[in-house]
Amino acid sequence: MSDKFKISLPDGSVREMPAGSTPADVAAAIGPGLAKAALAARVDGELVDLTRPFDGDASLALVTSRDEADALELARHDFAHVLAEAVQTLFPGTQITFGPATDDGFYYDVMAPEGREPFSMDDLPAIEEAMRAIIRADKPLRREVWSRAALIDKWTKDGESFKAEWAQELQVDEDGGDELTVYWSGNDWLDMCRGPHLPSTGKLDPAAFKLMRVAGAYWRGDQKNAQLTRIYGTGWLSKKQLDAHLTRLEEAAKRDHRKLGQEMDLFHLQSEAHGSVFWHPKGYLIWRTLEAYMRRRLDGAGYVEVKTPQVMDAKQWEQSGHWGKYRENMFVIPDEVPNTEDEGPVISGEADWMALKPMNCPAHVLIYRQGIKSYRDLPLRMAEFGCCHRNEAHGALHGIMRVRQFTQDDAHIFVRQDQLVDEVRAFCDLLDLVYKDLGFPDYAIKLALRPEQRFGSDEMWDWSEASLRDAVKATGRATEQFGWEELPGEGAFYAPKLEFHLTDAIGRTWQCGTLQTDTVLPERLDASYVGEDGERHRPVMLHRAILGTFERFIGIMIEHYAGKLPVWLAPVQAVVATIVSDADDYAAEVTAQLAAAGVRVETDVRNEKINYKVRDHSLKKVPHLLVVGKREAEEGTVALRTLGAEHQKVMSLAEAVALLKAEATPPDLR
RNA sequence: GCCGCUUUAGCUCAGUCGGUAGAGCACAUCAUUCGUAAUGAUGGGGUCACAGGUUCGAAUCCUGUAAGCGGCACCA
Repeated sequence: MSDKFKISLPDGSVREMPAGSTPADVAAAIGPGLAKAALAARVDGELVDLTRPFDGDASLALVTSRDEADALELARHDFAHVLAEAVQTLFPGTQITFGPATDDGFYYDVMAPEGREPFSMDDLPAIEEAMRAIIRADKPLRREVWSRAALIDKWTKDGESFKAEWAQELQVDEDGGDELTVYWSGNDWLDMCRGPHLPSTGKLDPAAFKLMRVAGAYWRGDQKNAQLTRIYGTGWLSKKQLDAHLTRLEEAAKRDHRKLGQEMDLFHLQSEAHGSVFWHPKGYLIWRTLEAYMRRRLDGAGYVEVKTPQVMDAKQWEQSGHWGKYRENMFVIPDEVPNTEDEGPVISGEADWMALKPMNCPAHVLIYRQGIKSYRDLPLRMAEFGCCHRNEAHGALHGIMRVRQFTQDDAHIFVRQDQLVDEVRAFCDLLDLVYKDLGFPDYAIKLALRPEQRFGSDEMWDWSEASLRDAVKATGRATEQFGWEELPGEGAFYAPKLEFHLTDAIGRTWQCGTLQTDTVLPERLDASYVGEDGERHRPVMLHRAILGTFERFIGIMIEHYAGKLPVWLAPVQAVVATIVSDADDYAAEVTAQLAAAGVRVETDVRNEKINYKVRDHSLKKVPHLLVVGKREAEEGTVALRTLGAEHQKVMSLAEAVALLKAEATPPDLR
């Protein structure tokens, strides 16, 4: 091996460095400014410490705060270490476990000392202060390589049972090497970590992080394991970035569908029916508008609509496999007349069970099975706005996004194998149309592949996965622009699954659409068709949804639009507001004309100032306010004030009616 | 389901050392007829989540239950 290494830099130049030198040496050789600014290095594309010696010729790019993604990742990871050290300094006996960087910060899972309560929000200010002290001390982060045995010994001696367990089991590389990397940081504080890290804690901005909350988390994410305290922080490169992030959080909170749902009088939830939504008239108007739109789209795409029973005998669910696989999420009902005597239990406990449907698919197969199906009947696209109940864990419930009673825009398409690709393509096209109409032009498509636990033969999986992949490719959407990626092991136990993740106005993604190929249920419920050859064949069943559920999708739309729904979806599309009571009659006429044109309109003739009315309806996110005073009444005009616009526009009543009518028309009817 | 926190008027929230509950908005009535984000006055409204306990006395302290919130796990 040569005693000089050739280090090529991003600008194309090559430097000769003596063996044993590090990226930090290169930075110093280039200039003191860069030496100071350097945070880490990319050596042959891999992010490493500045102090990691080269092991041969290499390409080098020094990472500075300008390389924001890398710099943030490094800083957040360092913050996590500093957090853990601070907690252990303040609360000796705390055990540390694991603390990675996250999308906007970092967390560390810790176990409070024996006999002490888990950490709480009240502990955070002191921990933050201790973290700042560690950062200001500006001690280097030093990498060392230890043998597994030595590290296990160290953790065991320190009473770090989680770390010891992890050091025991951690697979370092493919060939199961026995050397683990550790980092010293702060005040001689050691953590096991693959790195890389910043050269010293002084590179962190002590004003650029904030501890946000504490939460429970399981050791290694398993419910059976010990419950740890997870301390979450958000961390950035500068206070300015932190403040911007905190502002973004405030903005997101303002969009919260639970808050807007109450303010706009759309729905409510209450403990007596927790997990089920009480839709108020205005909220249900959104639902009805969305449902009518979806029904038109499905009609146009060749679907037939059905309605199936809410409750079926447990025997049916046993046959479909749900009783075995899904029972813990099902609401079951005894099939008996309740005892009406004062004495004795209401239910004997000896009756047969029935269950509320958690899914629509078995019932759809039961409809399919009525009568003999020919290959000519396929594809058969059977849709249902199916109301399902799932007994979700209490802690999983969230506003109207995650509920126990919900309605899916569900459909099952029964196809012959040779029709599958075309049907998948047609579905992708329909979904694309719907998402664009609803204001979500950006979405990603993922293919979730076979999980370890699964039904069916490998041949069937090969075929199903390839069919989905081919179909998406045929639509031209299996591209980076659509975030196309394949997710090994994430499929359902009976089928691979296409997932459609839409992106909302503030960059969050939501999985809504789904399409699964299922060969298991047709088998279990004995669905068949007679082929050209006169023999019976199994159809393939596609489970598919575009919105997912109305509850969740409406919640997403409320947050996406911050309550300011497009006019066609807004429950109240216009309010006619009077300035003086002399204009009341004219307001009634304006309202009548708008209503006749199909606009959802209300009249506000309350004895309030126009300022009050403007504010009131603006806060309720009414898209159009038609203000009428004496002048408008005399001239037959309206002053149209559109939500979010600076100024009102005066126009003739006929003009306003035409304008609002056009905007109130759903996109598929324009 | 698990961990932590929370629960006071329709809504948002105060309520000190345990002494029997308050504001703003909303609502009602009256006055005001007003030109683009809150007109004024007056009034009604609370089993302090629920059930126990401690105490002469509990919104306040303790125990339990429920729901909500933030996570975890789960998931549409």
